[in-house]
Amino acid sequence: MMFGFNNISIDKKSRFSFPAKYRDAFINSNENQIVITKDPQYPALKVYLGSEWDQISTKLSSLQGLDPIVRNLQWTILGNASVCDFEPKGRMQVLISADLKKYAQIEEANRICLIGMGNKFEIWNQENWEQRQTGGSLATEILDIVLPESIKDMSF
Amino acid sequence: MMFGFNNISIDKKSRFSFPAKYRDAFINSNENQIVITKDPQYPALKVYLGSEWDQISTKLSSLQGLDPIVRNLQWTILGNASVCDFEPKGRMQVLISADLKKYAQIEEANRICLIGMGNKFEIWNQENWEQRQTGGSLATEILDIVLPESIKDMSF
DNA sequence: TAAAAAAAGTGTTATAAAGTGCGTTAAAAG
DNA sequence: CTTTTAACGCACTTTATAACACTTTTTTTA
Repeated sequence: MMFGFNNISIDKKSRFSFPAKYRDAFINSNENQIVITKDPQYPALKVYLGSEWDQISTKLSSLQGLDPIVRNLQWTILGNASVCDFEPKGRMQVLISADLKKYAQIEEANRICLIGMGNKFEIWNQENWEQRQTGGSLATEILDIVLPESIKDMSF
Repeated sequence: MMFGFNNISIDKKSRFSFPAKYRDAFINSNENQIVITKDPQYPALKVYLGSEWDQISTKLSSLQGLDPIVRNLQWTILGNASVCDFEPKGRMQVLISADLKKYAQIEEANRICLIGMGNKFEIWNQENWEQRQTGGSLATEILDIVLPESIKDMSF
């Protein structure tokens, strides 16, 4: 499990490296892939470990796509996923694509917020994150979704 | 179980050590990790024993993150958790990150209040704690949250 | 179409900052 | 007075990041 807030640098080539404190967790669960995709509600990115991603993506792609909410989630989460090879014993560096950077509004930034949420991470533009923490609202928020039964027990 | 009020020092590198009176409790429950995170309501920190944290974090991360209130709690509690290795037979020292110090308004302080609450501790800025005891109210308080069913039975 | 140039991606190294460990001193408790 | 605990200071280790060099891919242009 990976927790906690990290303000880290992102270099000119759009790479960041995971803080060293997470190395053991990655090694223990034998990860060799990292998946980055869009957050379906906020201008932020989700970062999944390969093993976790396999479960989520399998479940999500099997759902009935005729439901518009499901279909939207499939588009957002599956359709934007970027799979990176990952070496937990190495530098733990990962590249973020231009598309994803744009979505999370970190195109110009040389620092990002990497938030450990247990079984996944989130990546935020620093300002957006701070606003969110202090209760401010963001334009792209989706509120009052009525969730279909099929995804009520899923956590992305 | 750990109880009571302690005014303790925090060194230049932002470490504090637990008072010796708690040593037996830590040894008995075989703790080797301590987790510090933000209190969701007050400018204070929560300090959990590793075993306690495992339960809370597992439950909380499994909840439906599409619910904005749940998501906020996940951000606050999971997203700010700092996990420290901990040696109950040693110096029982723990580091507080700059972020967490800021949140609890103990950036400049060289003393903090560590309050034993049974299965967890709280860390407070001394002045805030005193105000709270004498009934004064603090600016950052969050009142009147309507909790979703899924978290009504959880205690943080 | 091939060569050249530019861009994108990968890897290495050096250095400053942050974190850790431990011995010493000071204070409190028995 | 002795023993335990808390606080401080220093030295060592690890980590983060910027700068640089090299490789691969894509684009341009002759």
